[in-house]
Amino acid sequence: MVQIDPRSSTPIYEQIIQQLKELCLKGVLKPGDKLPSVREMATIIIANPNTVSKAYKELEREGIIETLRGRGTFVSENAQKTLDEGKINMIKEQLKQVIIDAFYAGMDINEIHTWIEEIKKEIGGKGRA
Amino acid sequence: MVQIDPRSSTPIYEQIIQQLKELCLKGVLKPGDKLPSVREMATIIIANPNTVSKAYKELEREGIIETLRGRGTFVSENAQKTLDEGKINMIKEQLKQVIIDAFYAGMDINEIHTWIEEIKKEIGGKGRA
Amino acid sequence: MVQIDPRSSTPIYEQIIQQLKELCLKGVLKPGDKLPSVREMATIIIANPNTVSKAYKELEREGIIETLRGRGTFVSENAQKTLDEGKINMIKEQLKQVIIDAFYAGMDINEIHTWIEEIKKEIGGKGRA
Amino acid sequence: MVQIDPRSSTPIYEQIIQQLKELCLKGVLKPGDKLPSVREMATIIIANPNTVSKAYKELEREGIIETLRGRGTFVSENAQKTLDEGKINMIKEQLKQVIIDAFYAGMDINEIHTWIEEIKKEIGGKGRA
DNA sequence: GTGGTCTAGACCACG
DNA sequence: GTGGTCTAGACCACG
Repeated sequence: MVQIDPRSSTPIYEQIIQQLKELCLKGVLKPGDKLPSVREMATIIIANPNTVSKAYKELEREGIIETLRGRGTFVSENAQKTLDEGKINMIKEQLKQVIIDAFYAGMDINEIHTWIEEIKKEIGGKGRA
Repeated sequence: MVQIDPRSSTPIYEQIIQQLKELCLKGVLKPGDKLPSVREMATIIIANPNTVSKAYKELEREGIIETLRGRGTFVSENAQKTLDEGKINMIKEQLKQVIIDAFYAGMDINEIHTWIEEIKKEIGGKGRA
Repeated sequence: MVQIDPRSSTPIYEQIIQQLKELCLKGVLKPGDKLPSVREMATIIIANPNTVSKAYKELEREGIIETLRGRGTFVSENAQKTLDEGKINMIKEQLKQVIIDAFYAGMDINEIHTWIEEIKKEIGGKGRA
Repeated sequence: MVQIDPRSSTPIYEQIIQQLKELCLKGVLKPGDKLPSVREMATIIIANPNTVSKAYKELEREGIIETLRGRGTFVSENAQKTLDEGKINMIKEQLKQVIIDAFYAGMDINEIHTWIEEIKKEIGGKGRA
């Protein structure tokens, strides 16, 4: 389910976080679903257990998954909206940078809007639009 | 002109790159404009010349600025569209990740479209849309 | 394996690049082979790790080697042909300059063809001819 | 006659040397021909006189041009063959590097032989073949 | 242990 | 003065 690219410049733990978030938004992973244990996941994706653990902890900190002692790790029931202003500004800043790079790559603004619609479709009705 | 935040997790050289790209798109920096020398810029932003040099070299590699022997560093005349497919896919992937984070931060798709229009206005008609 | 001449006017990082390229073409280094880490290589050739790192990064940019997160640096599977027109013109220009120098050094055209055949044999059937 | 590219990574004095050598081999510049003075040349190609001077001195050292006190600088009568073994080895080494780069750029050995024939034709019968 | 970032500082080629 | 190369050394993120 999770696909790691060891050649990517994106850290492995970050790739895990991004892909699990995407799977949750898409609804492939539903609230209550059990995730593989840290060790299982490490075996599946061929990574260091510490790396998987780091990803799980971050996702837990964001309230996307939760660990029930002795039972395992599960997708949270309510992936609550954060609405942290600092975070929103950070995301806007990131968005600006991506768009600047997109312009330099030859894209225009309409293509970007179209892409976003495609992404929206891809991750589906689970996005809280 | 360039504002560095040494506490940011974004590397200083990356901050320089991003801000110079933005200034070029906005038209604050125009083709042919002379950039401060590596040493001058280092003094201005209080950073090491090596760090500035790294940023300048990357911008030169991307064709955004160019060094004229003995005369200094200048904004390139034609920051030509690259249209590198690999790069475009990378940017789409980045865009997807930002949007996923935006959803988790409580944004909806319409807000994102609005943001993009704001960013478009901010970086102005110089964006090659 | 790599021999650095610190007295040469060719920068050390450039010598590393040239020799690793040659070893790859000769087949001494094969796709998948692990390179010494930056620190190891620096110790071996008695140079600064930063200098080795610069060479490795350039080779990675050219697609000749690649870094696998946490595993090290390896010779790429497919050192794909670039076929970048600008690059080819640059190489032709360099070739012209070398040949001009060869003429001034007393060589004739046939000797040059012979040399090239010798170089071809030296770097062997791995050259994608 | 001489065309300088200030954007090139090749030093300007080196560009002057290379182009004057080429013009001599092609026969555009013939033995006895007068070269522009350092200052004239600097004005023509828009360069620093020191830079032109450096190029002229190097060409003089190689016996390709000579300065007659009070009369000016002229193309030498006998562009004598050097046959310096150290130099020949250096040229062979340079040739090898160019060919390695050519292979990586997707060329094969026959194309290289063809290029060399083209270069030979371009610089003409003056090459001592 | 591995590479990435950064600083401080030196020396040099070039113009 | 300008950028290019190199060293020494520090700290950190990642695995």
